[in-house]
Amino acid sequence: MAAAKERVRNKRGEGAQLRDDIIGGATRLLEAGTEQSVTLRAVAREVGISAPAIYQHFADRDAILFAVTEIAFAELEQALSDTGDHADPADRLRAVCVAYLAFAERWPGRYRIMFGAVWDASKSLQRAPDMASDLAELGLGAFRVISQAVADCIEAGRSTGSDPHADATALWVGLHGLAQLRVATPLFPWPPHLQDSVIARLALLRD
Amino acid sequence: MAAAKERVRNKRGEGAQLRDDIIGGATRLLEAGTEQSVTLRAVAREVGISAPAIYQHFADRDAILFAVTEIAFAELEQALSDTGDHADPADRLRAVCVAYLAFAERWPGRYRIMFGAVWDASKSLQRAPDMASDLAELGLGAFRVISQAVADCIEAGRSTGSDPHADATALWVGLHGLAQLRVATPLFPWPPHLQDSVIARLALLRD
DNA sequence: TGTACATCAGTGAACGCGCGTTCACTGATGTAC
DNA sequence: TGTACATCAGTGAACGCGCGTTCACTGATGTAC
Repeated sequence: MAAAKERVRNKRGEGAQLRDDIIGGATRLLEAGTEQSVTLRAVAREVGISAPAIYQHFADRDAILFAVTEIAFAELEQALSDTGDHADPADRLRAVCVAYLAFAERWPGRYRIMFGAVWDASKSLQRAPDMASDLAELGLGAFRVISQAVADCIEAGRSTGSDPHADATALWVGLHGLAQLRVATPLFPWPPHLQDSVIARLALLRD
Repeated sequence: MAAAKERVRNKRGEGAQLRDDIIGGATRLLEAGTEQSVTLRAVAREVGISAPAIYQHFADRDAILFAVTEIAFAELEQALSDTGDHADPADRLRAVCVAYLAFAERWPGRYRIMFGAVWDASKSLQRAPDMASDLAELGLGAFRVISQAVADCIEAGRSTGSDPHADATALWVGLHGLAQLRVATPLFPWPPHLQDSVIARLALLRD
């Protein structure tokens, strides 16, 4: 908890900087605890400002969490894209999957809020339709990276699949299961190489 | 919200009945809202008693949620077991998987707390080791039903797998992904027959 | 059979706490003249 | 160049609320004699 005790007031015209600090503080609290730890007042304490100062940048507490989720989705998409060059499309696909799982393992708080907030999508859809569909849009960005990698495998004959969208969806489902269950149930006797076989089976990789 | 307005005091010796009522009320609140909706006072209101009366049966609020989770795991195991007779072990396995997904879809609140509470297992392990390992034990009960169905498929030659535990784990991972993501992201363009192909691929079913 | 009494199954009032949010304000700083 | 002033980037105090939990209690009911 690196709470900035000696915060200096932003200069004139640089007030927007605080917005990023708030998102950063909220994200730190989220990773250190749970979604419930991210109260408006706790964020203010973490950032080193008074609680009302937050209202200059966010309409309410939910808006902070929404911004955190938005950025987390962008980070995931970036992580999936930054997986280097691979001659074999199957290697590339595996690298994307590894990056996905690594993101979920390194940032469980972010990952959980990304797919947990949307979990209540049926309720969110009634309350804040724009917010819910924005999140869906963000998720699609990350999904497209997986989808493209799957399509490349099929085209190169490295996968026996024929429907890239369906195969990518199946793979995503498996990745999500792996990502969440491994963190959730550490006491379970996980078999070795689980991740490789789940990926290979769902993406219909040869060999 | 069917709050019992006219609750009659239990007779002498039947005080334990209230324990079940409390668990039932908590479960109703959980399904109607989220884990956060299940406050000690809300449960008391739902059941039609005063808040302190709960302390006769539960040490604190967490103990209520633990009991709810315990029962939900038992219900899931029961649902997986009650899937009728099937001549073909592959049909039996598919029926078990369908029952798993149906449970998650019909009772999202329960499902979420079962695998969400344990999500923080690393934190729970420090705070309440007994509780965490009890939950892991309960989860194993349901898992064994899947595992046995997979083993039967392999033995009957309906699956090309060779490691029942590893295959059952892979399948469970896929089921969890399906269960959670479909509820979480209704806006996603889900391909048809996704469930069948995820099951067939992970369990290595022939045909 | 009648009655005193222990016990059971709760209740009602109160506590301190942290929360989200509102309101009126303050002091530094850049800008217009 | 000096100075009045508008604006920016916040602060401090206060509000009402629901929460978990504690405490002393109450009234019905079964039981012992």
